[in-house]
Amino acid sequence: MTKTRTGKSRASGRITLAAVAQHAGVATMTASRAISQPELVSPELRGRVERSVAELGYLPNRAARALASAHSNVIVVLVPSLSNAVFTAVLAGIQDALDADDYQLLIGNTRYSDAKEEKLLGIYLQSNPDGILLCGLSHSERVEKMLVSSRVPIVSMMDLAGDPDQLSVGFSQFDAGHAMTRYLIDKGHTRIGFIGAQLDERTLRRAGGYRKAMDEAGLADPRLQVMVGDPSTITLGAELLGRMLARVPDCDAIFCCNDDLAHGAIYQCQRRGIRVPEQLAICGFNDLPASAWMNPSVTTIGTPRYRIGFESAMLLRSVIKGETPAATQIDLGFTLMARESA
Amino acid sequence: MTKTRTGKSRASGRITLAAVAQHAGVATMTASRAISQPELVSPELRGRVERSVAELGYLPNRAARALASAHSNVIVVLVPSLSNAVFTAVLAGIQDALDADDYQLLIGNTRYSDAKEEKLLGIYLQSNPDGILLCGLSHSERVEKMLVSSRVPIVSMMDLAGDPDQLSVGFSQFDAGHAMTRYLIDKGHTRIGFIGAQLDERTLRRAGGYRKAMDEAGLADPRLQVMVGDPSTITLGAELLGRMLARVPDCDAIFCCNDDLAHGAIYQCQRRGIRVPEQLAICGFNDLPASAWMNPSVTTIGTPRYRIGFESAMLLRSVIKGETPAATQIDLGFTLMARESA
DNA sequence: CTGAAAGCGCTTACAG
DNA sequence: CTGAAAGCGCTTACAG
Repeated sequence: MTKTRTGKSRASGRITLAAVAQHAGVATMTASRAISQPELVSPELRGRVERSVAELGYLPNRAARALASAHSNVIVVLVPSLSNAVFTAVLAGIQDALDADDYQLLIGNTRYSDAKEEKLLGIYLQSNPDGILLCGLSHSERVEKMLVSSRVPIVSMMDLAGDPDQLSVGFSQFDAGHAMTRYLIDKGHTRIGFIGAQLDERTLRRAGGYRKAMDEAGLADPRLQVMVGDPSTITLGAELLGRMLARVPDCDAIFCCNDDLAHGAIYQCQRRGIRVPEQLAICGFNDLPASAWMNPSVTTIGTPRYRIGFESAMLLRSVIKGETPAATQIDLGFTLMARESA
Repeated sequence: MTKTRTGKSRASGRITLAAVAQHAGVATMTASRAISQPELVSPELRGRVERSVAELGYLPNRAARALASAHSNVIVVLVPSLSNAVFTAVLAGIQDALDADDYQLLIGNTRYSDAKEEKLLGIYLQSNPDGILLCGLSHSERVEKMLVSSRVPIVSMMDLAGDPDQLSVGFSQFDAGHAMTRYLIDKGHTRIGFIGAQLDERTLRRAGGYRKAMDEAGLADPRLQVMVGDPSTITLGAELLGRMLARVPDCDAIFCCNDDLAHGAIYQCQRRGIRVPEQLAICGFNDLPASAWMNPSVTTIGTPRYRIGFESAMLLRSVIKGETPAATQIDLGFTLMARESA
C-alpha cells in the first residue's frame, strides 16, 4: 500500500519530510515551508507540522537540502595545527560567532603541509561550502587555483593582506616582530638572537621584523639567527638555546618566535644555571597561559587570537549574506607584555 | 541547445558528472564507475574519463553522492574541548588513522556541555554519518535517545565501558586515580589532598580511585577534597592550592586531577616559598609536555591519548565496513611517571 | 564491459 | 496561504 514498500527500495529508512507531511495531513511543500519559513504558513498547519516533526523525531536530510537548494550551510575552516593553543583559540572564536546560525563547520588540520592543505581543500570543496576561513596569506599554486575556481568567499586569518580585494583579519606579524626586537634593543641589549622553528609564513614575517630592527640599530649579524623547520616544542626550545649559545656565546638576549620555544629555553637556562634575565634575557610570542605564571614570568607578545576567529567568522558571515563589508581588512593589533624574563 | 541553458535552471554552475561524461563521450554511468570503481571499466574509457576529469577540473558533489548512495562517508567526532591538549592528541590519532580513506571528519566541540552536545549531535546526524566517535561513557538522556534511534555505529573514547555490547577504547580512569594515590601513600604521605576541576566524568572517576585508595589506607578525610566545576587552568590550580592549604594547613601532598592544575599549584608554591616536594608533594595527570621540563619536573600519569584516537578510529572503521571486531573493549593502559615533584 | 531509467529527499519556481 | 510538478547531481539496480 505505501509507496516506500514497493519492490526494491533504495530508501535510507529514516523519517522523511514526506512522511512528516503525510502524518500532518499536508503537502510535502507545506511541511518544508513550516520548517524553514514558518511565517509563510498558517498557524494551524504550522502547528500540525511541528507536532508531527516532534512525534516522528524527524531530522532533515542535509544532503538532500544541499542538493536541492544549491547551498550547503557548510563553512570550511583550515588551520595549520590543532595542538597549538593559538589556533584552538581561533576556532573557539569562530564557533562562538557562528553559534546561533545553522552553519556546519568543517574543520581541517593541514599540519603546516601544502600537500595536506590541497587534499583537505579538495575534499571539502566537494561539499560546496558557503564560505572558507584560511590561515595565512600565501598558499600553494594549486590551492590558489582551487580557491579561485570555486568562487567561494574566503577570509584570511592571522595576518593582514596588502591587497584590499582580499578579506583579512589579524595583525601585522612583521610589526610585532619589529616591536619586540626594538624593546630588547631599548633595554640595552646588543647581541640579540632570534630562534625560529616551523618556518611558516608568520614566523618568517616575525623574523623579517626582527631583521629590520636589527639593521636599523646597526646590530645585524646573520649568526644570531637560528632557524629550523621542525615543529615548535618545549624540547626544541631547550635544544635551540644550546645551539644559539654554542654559536654566539656572548649572546645577551634571545627572541623566540613563540612561547613554546621560549619556555623550553628558560627551563634549559634553569638547568644550566644561567640566570634569566640577568645573564640572558628571553622573550616569546603569543602569551600562552603559562607565560604569566612561570618563574620568571615571560615577556611576550599578546595576540588577539580569539577575536581573530570571531571577527573573521562575522566578516565571512556578512559576505555570505550578500552584504558589503565596511572594511576588507581588520587590524586587531598586538600587545607587548613586558614581564620578568626580558 | 544544451539542456542546462533551457529556461530557469537551478543548476549550481559547477562541472557535473554528466558534463564529464559528455566531454569523454560516454554515458554518465560509465563516468561514475570510472571514478569510483575503475576496475570495472575498460582501460580505454577509463582513460578518457580520467582525462576529462582533469581537463574540466571536476569535483564530485558530495551531497548528491550521499543522497543517491545513502551513505555519507562522514564520521562525527565529539570532544569536550579543543583547548585541552589531551583531546587534540586524540584528534591527531583519529586523523592519522583515517588519513588514507575518503572520510570526512565532522569535529564538534561540546565544551563539556550536555546542551551543546545535544545541539551538535542533532546537526551532525542530519548529515547521515557512517559512524560516531564520542568521549566518555555517560551522556544525557536525549543524547542517548538520538544515538540509539540513529542506529549509527559508535565508539566511546577515553574510558572503558563495562558493557561488552558497547565499543570502547581507553583506560581505567578509576584505576589510574587509585594508582597515583597509592604511590603517594607508599611514599609515606598521610594528608593527601585531591584537587578536582571541571568535574566531568573522567575527573570524577579519578576522584573515585583516590577515595578508594584513601579508604583502604584508613586516611580518608572529606576535607581533603577540593572540587569545583570551573574549567581547569593554571590560574585555577594556583587558586585551589591556596584554598586547600587554607582548609588543611598540614596537607603534605596534593593530587591534582590534571597537569594544568598541578602546574598552577607548583608555580604558586614557588611564589609562596613552599618547597616542592620537600614541604609539599604535588602531582598531576596526563603528562603534558611541560611536565617533563618544569623545575621541579612533575610526577603525573602518562595517558595514551594519541593511541586512543587512533585505535578508536580503526575500530570504528572496521565496524563500518561490516567486520566483527576481535574485542569490543580496548584497554590501552596508563603509565605513572615518577619525577621530582612528588 | 556499457548504458537508459528510476530514485535518493529535499527545495525552487510557478499556479491557484 | 497551499500544493502538484520538476529538478538538484549523483548511484543503484537492471538489462544487454
